[in-house]
Amino acid sequence: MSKRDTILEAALELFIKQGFEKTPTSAISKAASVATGTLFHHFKTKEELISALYLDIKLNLKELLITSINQETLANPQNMKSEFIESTFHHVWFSMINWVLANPCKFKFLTQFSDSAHINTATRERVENAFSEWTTLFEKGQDLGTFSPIPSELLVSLATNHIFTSCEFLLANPDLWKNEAFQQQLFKSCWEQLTPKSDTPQISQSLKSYHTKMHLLKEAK
Amino acid sequence: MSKRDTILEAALELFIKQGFEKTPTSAISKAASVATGTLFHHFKTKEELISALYLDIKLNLKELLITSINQETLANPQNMKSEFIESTFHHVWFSMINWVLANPCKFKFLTQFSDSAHINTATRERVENAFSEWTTLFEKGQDLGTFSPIPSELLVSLATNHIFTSCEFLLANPDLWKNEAFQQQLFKSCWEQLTPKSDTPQISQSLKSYHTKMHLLKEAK
DNA sequence: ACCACACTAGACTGATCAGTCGGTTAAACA
DNA sequence: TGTTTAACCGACTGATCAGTCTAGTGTGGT
Repeated sequence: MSKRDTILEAALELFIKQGFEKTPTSAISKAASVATGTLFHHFKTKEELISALYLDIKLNLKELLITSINQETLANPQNMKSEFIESTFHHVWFSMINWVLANPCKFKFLTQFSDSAHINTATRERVENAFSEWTTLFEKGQDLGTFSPIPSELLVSLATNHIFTSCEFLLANPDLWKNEAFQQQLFKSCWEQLTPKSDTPQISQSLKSYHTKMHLLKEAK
Repeated sequence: MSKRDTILEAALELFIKQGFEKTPTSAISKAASVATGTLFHHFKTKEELISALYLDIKLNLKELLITSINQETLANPQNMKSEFIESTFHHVWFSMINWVLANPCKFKFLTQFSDSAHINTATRERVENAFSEWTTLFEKGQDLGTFSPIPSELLVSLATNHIFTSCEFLLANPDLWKNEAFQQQLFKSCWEQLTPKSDTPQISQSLKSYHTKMHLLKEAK
């Protein structure tokens, strides 16, 4: 393994354990059995290091998704017909969770540092572009009426977040992933939030009762 | 307003703008028009300051939830019957989103620092205890068969996360919140992920097709 | 054999910043 | 009024650390 990769690997471990600021570059180079000079030869600044790490991990994940989507598309050339959206989505959902379970450190890094101010904008843009296929999948699904007609950006966030929340739980309870009934329930939960239902009368009912109550409360004042 | 509160307020603004590490205590005291000594008089360390801020915000949010749940319970003494779970949950859901829209800084703080290693364990525990009613609501809902029988911890995370994800989006698109149809759709999306459906044949179908494909891919190797 | 160059090394430095310290002011209470 | 105690002040310090600098080393090309 190249020294560059050794440094990245050491940084990943230390960052998720102690945080970015509490990890001196000296500790990283030490953990990677490398001199400070070497670290700064490969990465101009500490922030460039964390950006590189973020990029690496995100592209790794992206490649997995693309492979996953393409495999599915390949197997179903008539792709993007409504009935295949679900199967594709399920495939990606499954791959993503397995990736997290196989790469817990990378996942923890993403949860801790995705929002970090240390990652530069250029890197963020490259990552955003890399994930265009992910967004496209949802937009296609909306065109076909499979997914709710809410803004696609929100739809993507909801899906991604559901998966990440599930992963966080599964990392603490890995055995449950082996339980097929649970797995199916978890997917159903994710799927249901994205797809519109025939009118559920309870909702408008609860809304009505809620509004009446608000009204009463206001008058009470 | 007490100096303590002035300091907390200044810290909140600076932390979400520049991050914890990039905000020197000197900048906080300056923004609060207070001397360094004063800051360290009220908070022994910088970490104690961020913990106090976290506690303040969480308890603020908790109080809102409790009020919200209690109001509903009060209005419906026969509470905790299945049909009122939804109405209570909707009430809380609505209050929480309105709280975020009214307190964007506090919300941003939570998204950025909830996972921070700087917040001490004692504070975390106090917060966890404070939110027991929130958890109870879901457990009651499960007992009544309204919510999916997945681990309640996961159920709570999924609900909370859906709300937070929605808020992140709404902060960027506040106008949509005025659209009642959208509001209803958003709630439906949140609700559906928590409640079990009668068997949806597509899911087992997609699972089957997925497994067959996996099998074929394995054989192909 | 010799050069060129990418890589490695680790001691050093200049800047930054959390937290201290010695002291003043204000409030509370007797 | 005198006394105690909490709140407040801001210059200062000791430690830490990102990034530099100078000095190699190994490898591949000619």
